[in-house]
Amino acid sequence: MNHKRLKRRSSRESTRATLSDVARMAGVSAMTVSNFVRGKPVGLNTRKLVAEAIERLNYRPNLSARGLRLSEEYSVGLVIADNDPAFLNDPFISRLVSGLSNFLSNLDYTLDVQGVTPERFNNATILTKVGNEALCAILCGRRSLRYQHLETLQRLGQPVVLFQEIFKSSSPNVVIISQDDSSGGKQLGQYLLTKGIRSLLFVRPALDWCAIERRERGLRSVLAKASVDFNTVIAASERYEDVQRVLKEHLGKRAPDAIVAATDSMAAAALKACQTAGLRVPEELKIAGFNGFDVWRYTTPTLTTAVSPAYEMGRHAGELLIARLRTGKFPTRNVVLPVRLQIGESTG
Amino acid sequence: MNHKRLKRRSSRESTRATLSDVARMAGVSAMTVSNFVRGKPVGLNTRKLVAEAIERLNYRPNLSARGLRLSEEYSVGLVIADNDPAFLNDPFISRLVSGLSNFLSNLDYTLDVQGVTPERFNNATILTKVGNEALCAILCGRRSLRYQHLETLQRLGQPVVLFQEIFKSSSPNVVIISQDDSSGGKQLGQYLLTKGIRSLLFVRPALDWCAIERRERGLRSVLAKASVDFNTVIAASERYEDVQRVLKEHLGKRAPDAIVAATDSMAAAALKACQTAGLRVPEELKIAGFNGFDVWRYTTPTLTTAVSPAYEMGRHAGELLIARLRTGKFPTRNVVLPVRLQIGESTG
DNA sequence: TTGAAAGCGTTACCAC
DNA sequence: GTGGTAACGCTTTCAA
Repeated sequence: MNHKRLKRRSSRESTRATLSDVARMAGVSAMTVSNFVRGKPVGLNTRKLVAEAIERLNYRPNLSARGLRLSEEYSVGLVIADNDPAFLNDPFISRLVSGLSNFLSNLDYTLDVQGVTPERFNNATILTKVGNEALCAILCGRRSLRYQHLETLQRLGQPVVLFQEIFKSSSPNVVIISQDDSSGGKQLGQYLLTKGIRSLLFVRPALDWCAIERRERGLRSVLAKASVDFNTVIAASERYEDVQRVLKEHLGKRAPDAIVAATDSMAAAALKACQTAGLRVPEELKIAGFNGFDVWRYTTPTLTTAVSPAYEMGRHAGELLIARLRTGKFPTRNVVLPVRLQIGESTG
Repeated sequence: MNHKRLKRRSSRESTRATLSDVARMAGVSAMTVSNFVRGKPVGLNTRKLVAEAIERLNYRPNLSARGLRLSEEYSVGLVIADNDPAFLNDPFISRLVSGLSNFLSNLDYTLDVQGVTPERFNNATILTKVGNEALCAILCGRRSLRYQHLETLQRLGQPVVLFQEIFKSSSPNVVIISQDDSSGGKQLGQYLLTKGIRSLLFVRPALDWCAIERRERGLRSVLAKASVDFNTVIAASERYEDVQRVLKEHLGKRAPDAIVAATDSMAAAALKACQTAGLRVPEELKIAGFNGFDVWRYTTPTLTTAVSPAYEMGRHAGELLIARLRTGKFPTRNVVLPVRLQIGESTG
């Protein structure tokens, strides 16, 4: 008896009321309290007694106990493998997480976020222990590493949604949600053709990232058919300074009719580089980017961009996972969401 | 026997190996497996047998069971009360969450995110059930509602960190972390005085948000002493169009020497409004904002801004919570982190 | 409508 | 080093 109390106090949590504490105080059985808490029918008198006891003891059900009993966690895990400690600053990721978290919150599911460096991916608690009913993963980093991660995820034997991944999954447990970057590239290319460009410079980061390759391929495919002169230049990173450095060198030669950057923030950097070099945008040179998050709106002129459905991707992941949990299988295999062209001032 | 198996299969999860499954396969007791898993000393032979069984059965420890047994969850909850479903898009919030999540991930803690509308705050699972050892909360919305939320949080009897809140907490369980917005306003004011301004327009959203009041008060206090003409104009919201609308009306009269906006994105909108009105920035009019997240860098000219330590605030919250969990009490009461002035081109 | 018992997967606490 | 036992808080099952 006393023993019990002592044990509980030894934990870090201050002692918490349990179902039986409430039952004892209300003078009913634990089951009655449990029924009350879960909205099952309970006698009118008992009802009042129990409600009062709960209030007085400040009782809240213990999710671990319930989860253990039911093998249901009402929680989805999200692992983000990224070298940047501030991974959520990436607007793609933050929108995606918003969409996911929102959808799950509405269904009273919780989202469990864990960021991890690609190297330590396999040791992430969220993967080595079981605490979620399903998982989502955003993998950044080198292709070979990502492939290992995918295999790790497949072995888990849990429903998993992956984002923006190039690999096909061979497991019925794994679904991949992507955006149609290739179409984004094509739309941008077709639009620029209507502006009569004859040469184009594509600026991309060194990074091994499949979305960017798809953007470039889509763009190139359209422009090649029209025999537009297509060149690619690689910046050390997505960072402002790196883009400006590489462009400064390049603009010294002969300026192209248009610059398309792999992301809007790179496009913004390119824009400044051009303006600094005395090139008028869009009159002498058109500029466009990808993503459509926020940057486009703050530049002068505003940017033309292929808008990413990041928020929708997160939301969609939530839908798929919940459907999978409820019905036992994913309603679809891989999903590709559309990208939309948004015209700004930077392409005249 | 069979009965057991059937029960397990009836749950949504596909059947998962447990400690005793591993024990049985390895021909040892459950305790030995448990010891192995947790890195306690285990005989060399046994070690191999157990490792193999774990691999073969794809065993992963169940967090609910461990949590129940130990009353430790290794998980911190974060509730965000916000009307915007895409709450994480707010760069202040996303940075804060990055900092928090990162710190926790390094200690193998998980972060449990739940967004909720202010009206439904009290019903958020994360508050009504116990599944985390500690909580963080970001409260948006009307002051009276926020005050209720604070009371809810205090009643929880769990360690709680709140951000950017105006109320003082009377509970030893609750710590509030803020940024020194008032100082940010003063720094900006002092700097602008060195530029010789004689009149200033402060642009703020209608929103009832304490940070903004502190910014305004800090700014005003410095400028009042120097008898600078100080006016405030209120935009319907933080949104681009709302800021531009309200400024267009105002600039029609007599333009001030400087405009300071409550946030950088509002400052960016103000900047465009001024440029559209034919005012040269910074020559005829200086502009500055608050936050320093990303916007400042994309505008032309770049913005002078008071930089928010949002990432640090999240990190700090993690530190305080972990200290609290380990030592039983918070090492400090309320915390105010410094804001730093960053000079851009918009103030000449 | 209410209650008693059993068990979910794990670990602390002894014994051996 | 190893293993048996009991308990964490809850809900399903079955009986009253």
